[in-house]
Amino acid sequence: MGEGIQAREQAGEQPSGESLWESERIVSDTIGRLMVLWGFKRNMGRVWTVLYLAGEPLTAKQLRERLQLSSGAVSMTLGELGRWGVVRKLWVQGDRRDFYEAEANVWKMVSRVMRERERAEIVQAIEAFEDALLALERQVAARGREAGAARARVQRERIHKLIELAKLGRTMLDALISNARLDASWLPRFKLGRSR
Amino acid sequence: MGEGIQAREQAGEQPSGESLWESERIVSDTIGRLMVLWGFKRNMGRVWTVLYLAGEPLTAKQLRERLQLSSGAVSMTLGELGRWGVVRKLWVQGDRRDFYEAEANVWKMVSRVMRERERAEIVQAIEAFEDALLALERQVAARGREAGAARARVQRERIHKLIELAKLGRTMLDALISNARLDASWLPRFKLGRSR
DNA sequence: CGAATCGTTCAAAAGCGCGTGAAACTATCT
DNA sequence: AGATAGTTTCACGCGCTTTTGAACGATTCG
Repeated sequence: MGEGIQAREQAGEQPSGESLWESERIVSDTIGRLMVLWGFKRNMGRVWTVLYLAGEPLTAKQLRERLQLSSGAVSMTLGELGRWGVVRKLWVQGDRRDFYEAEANVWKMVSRVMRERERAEIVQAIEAFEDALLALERQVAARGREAGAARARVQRERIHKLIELAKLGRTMLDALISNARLDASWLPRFKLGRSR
Repeated sequence: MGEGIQAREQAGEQPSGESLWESERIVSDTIGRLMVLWGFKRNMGRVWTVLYLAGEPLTAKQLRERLQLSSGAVSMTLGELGRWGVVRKLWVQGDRRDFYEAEANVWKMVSRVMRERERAEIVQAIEAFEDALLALERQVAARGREAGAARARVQRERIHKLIELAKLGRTMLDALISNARLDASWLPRFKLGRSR
């Protein structure tokens, strides 16, 4: 086998991973930007995109070469993407290498991330706001009834507004997420729903 | 309510800005967290929140004291918030100090930011994806027709999917934004739309 | 007009997240 | 088992962002 490898190298075999096409570079950079905007790491977007556009499973080495990343970066990025459930590791019998493939259903992917990230954060915020209301009443009780009556009144009112808004956000997210399976079917309904 | 400035100064130079209440601290920290998640700076969220909960215009000095920030930080943060249109500077005749007040309509604020930030980014992404499609055809033409035929086919298909999704996102944002004025009225409709 | 107060700017410093690369670890092949 | 290829982990350092604080500018009042 060892000679076999030599033979391949002699035969001018590419180092296994071709470089990125221009089109791949554009898309992966763009999605990398979006990921940063959304508070993720740029390389998560880039790696996912390359896998997505490849259409077939790739090895870590191929990703390393195509994206010019260190082995460590590739491994950690793939680990994170795996934890988010947007990249799967394929184990192939009789091959030392692991292969990775992207979740192909993009909308499913987005909705999963929304559920696990945005929703958790919003729920947490609602709880915090309600804690703040409690703290407010405690404060009013502790100080004289006069002390900051006006200030307290404004706060009560506005914190309630914030809670309302957060709950609206939660409701919207839930609607998006639960519609994730219907996929395209509700898209036209959404469009029709708009007023012109 | 209008207890004299004199009284305060006699009482041992209360440095004009009381400290934050516990309730204010909780809410401003929470919103600061959310802002970071959304890709903004923590202090933007904290400053806006303190102004919002104050219900009345505050001076830069008061913000500095309540949030323990340097003068520079307050100035720059207020500048940014102003550019986003979520904080107004009030100029009072016969007072050296500037006062600042928060946009009180939270939903209006959110939708404005979405329009200027998220939407711009999505539009830009759509353009980039379309550029990528062009680059893809150029590449196919340049290389032989055989070369990476399969790879090209997958890319075409998937980049189209991305464009579709991005356009869906844009449509949804537009719907949200244009409904911003109706405010509460469409909220129930949204809730009813959900399946249980 | 000059003193006093407040706001803004900007260069330097601090803080922090990210990628790196080598070492440890695991799995496959001879 | 030993050798080799592949992967993961982690301490370190680099670069970017944020914060600071002092100098400068602006506005009001005596």
